[in-house]
Amino acid sequence: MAMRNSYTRRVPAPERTSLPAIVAAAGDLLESGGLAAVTMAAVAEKVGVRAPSLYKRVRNRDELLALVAEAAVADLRVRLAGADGAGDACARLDALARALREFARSRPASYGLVFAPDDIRLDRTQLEAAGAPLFEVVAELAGREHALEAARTVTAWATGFISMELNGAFRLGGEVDEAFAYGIRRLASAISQR
Amino acid sequence: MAMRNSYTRRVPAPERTSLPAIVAAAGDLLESGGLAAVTMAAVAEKVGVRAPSLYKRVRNRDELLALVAEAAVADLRVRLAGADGAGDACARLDALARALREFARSRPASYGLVFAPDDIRLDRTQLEAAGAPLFEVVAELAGREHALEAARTVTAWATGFISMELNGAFRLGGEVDEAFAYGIRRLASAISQR
DNA sequence: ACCTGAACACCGTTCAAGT
DNA sequence: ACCTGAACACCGTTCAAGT
Repeated sequence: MAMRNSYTRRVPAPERTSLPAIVAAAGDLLESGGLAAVTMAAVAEKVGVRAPSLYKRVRNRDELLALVAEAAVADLRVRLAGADGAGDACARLDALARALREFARSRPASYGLVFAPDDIRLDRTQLEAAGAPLFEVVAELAGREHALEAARTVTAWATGFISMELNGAFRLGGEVDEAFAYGIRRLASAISQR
Repeated sequence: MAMRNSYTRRVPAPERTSLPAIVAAAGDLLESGGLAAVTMAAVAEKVGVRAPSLYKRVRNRDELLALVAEAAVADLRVRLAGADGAGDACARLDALARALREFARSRPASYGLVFAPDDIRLDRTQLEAAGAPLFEVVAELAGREHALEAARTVTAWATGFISMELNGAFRLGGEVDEAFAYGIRRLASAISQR
C-alpha cells in the first residue's frame, strides 16, 4: 500500500511528447502530403506516441489543424515585420507583398489553411496583427480616411493572386513574376491619393 | 436455360438514378453541410440507391467533387454571359464583378471548390471560358497588349475579395458592399490606359 | 447491365486499464 | 498524470452474387 503510493507519486507521468512537437509534426505532414495526410495516427507516429495520446494535448483533429494555421500566421507575422523597413511607401509595399508571396511558396498548404480554410475556425486577430505593417504602408499611400478600404483592396489582390498561382491558374502565358510586379505597381498607384 | 436467357435479356438493368442526379445531390449536400457532408452514402441515399452503385457512374469521391465543381463553373459561365452587355467598359466590368460575387454568395461552398480547391483537379479550360467576357472588357480598358496581365490583376482582386468575405475576414468595419465598389472602381482606373 | 450486401482497410475518438 | 490496446462508429471502395 505505502509502496504503491510512493511508486505512483514517483513515476506519475513520463511525458514523451509536447504540444509544439505535435503541431510541428502536423505541419510537416500537411506540407508533404496535403490535408489528407494529417492523420492522428501519422502525427502520433511522428512524435513517437500512439494516436489516443494526442487527445491529452489537443481536443480533436480540427483544433490541431487550427493550431497549425496559427503557427503559420505567427511565422508570417515575423516575415512581414522583417520585410518592412527601407525605402518609400511604394518600395515598402512591394517588399511586403513579396514577403507574403515567399511565405506562400515556402509553405503552400499552410498558406491555404490560413487564407482558404475549409471548416477550420481560426483566430482572425492574429492574422490582423500580422498584417499591421501592410496596413500602415497602405495608410501612408491612400491616406488615413481610406486606409481600411485600400488595405482590403491590396490584401484581396495579393491573396487572390497567390492562391491563383498556387492553384496553377497561370499555366499558360508565363512571366508570373512580371504579372505580380505589374499588379503591385497598378495597385499602389490605384490607391494613392491624387 | 432458354427461359433464363430470355429473362436475362428482358430485365438487364433498371436504372434507378443518373449522373446528373448524383452530381446535383452532391452539390446540395456540399452547400448544406460542407465538404464533410458529401459522403458517398449520403449522396446515394439522396438519389435512392446504395453507396456502391455510385461507382457505376463515378470513379470515386474526388471525381464526383470535380464534377460538382464543373457544374458550378458551367453555372458561373451562364451568369457572367448574362450579366455582360450594356454600358461602357467600366459599367460592364462592374456588372461582371457583381455577378461573380452573387454567384459566390448563392453557392459559397461550390465557389470555394472552384477557386480554392483542396486536392481536386479541375479542368481550367472551362473556367477560362467562363471568364471570357471579363477578359474582353478588361482588354478594352487596358489595351490588347496588357489584356492578360490586367485580367489577372482584376481576377485576383475579385476572387481574393470574395473569398475574404466568405471567410469572414470583414467582420469588423462594415460596408462590405462599399468596399467592393471602391475596389472595382480603383481597379478599373488602375488598369485603364492613360 | 445495374444494384446490393458483405467485407476490407482505414479513419477519428473514447475509455478502462496500465505504470 | 500520461500512455496504451481495445473497441466503436463511420468512412471510401471492392466484389461476388442477385435480378
